Amino acid sequence: MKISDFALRTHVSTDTVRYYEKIGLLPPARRDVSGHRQYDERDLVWMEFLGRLKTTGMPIREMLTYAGLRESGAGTEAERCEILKTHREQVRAQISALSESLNVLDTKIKTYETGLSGKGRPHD
Amino acid sequence: MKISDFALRTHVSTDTVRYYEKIGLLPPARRDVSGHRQYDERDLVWMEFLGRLKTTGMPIREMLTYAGLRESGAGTEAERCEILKTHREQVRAQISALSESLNVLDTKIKTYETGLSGKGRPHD
DNA sequence: GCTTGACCTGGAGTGCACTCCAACCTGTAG
DNA sequence: CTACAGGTTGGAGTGCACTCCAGGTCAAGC
Repeated sequence: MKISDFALRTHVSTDTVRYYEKIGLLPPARRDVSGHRQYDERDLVWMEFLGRLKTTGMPIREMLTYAGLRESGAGTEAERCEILKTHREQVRAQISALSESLNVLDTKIKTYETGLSGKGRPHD
Repeated sequence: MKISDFALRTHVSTDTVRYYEKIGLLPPARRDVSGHRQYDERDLVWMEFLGRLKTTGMPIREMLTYAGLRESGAGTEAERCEILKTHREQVRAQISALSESLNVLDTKIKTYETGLSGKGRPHD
């Protein structure tokens, strides 16, 4: 598949795909006869996983470490697993922090709603 | 309280406090005789709430809208409440997206662990 | 044969949220 | 009286993750 299809399917721009290749998040793409990048299922899976790491807040710097280990192939599994386990803890922490903030928001919204219909005192 | 105490208590730098004032997230601080900024409980509460909005992913641009309404005082409660309600939905969406990614991570970690002790095939 | 559209490259520019800096002022301790 | 630890200002610089652009190549359709 060509870069535009790949970009479309992974919900990023073609610029981002090339950027990821440039910095080493994506391995150098195979090229067709005219030098255009070619992508397959495996690339798609990898890119989608990078998307996961990104939406869960992993900085590119760390994704690069993981990507580097992947490039190195077999023998790096334990290290990769460690990275994921550490990251998983951070995701868990994020979720609980967000849940706590959600409660605060709920409370504040309730204050507003009570204040709006009833006669609350001014607040923020 | 002075800016350094205020910064310490709200877990930001003094530079950030001045920056927030400059852009309008914090109202212009009262000053003591020698021109130093003075903060009180109310400032603390507001700053902490800004921290909530920030950690839940609200961009400064939108916090500014909210801060502006707060400055305008009474009569803007309905609007402020709307902003919070919209934001609350985004926080909920974030939490569920993170939870989904957490599952993916769990699965992947399990794959690694099985592959490590047993004899799985290579993967990412 | 020519236009069109999608791709290519290297490099410059953007937006966000700070962060740092030089140069200055001021109240207090030794 | 002086050193020093804090504060003040305006403005420049940083790191991140893209995003855009000019100038070029190439295959397909009219």
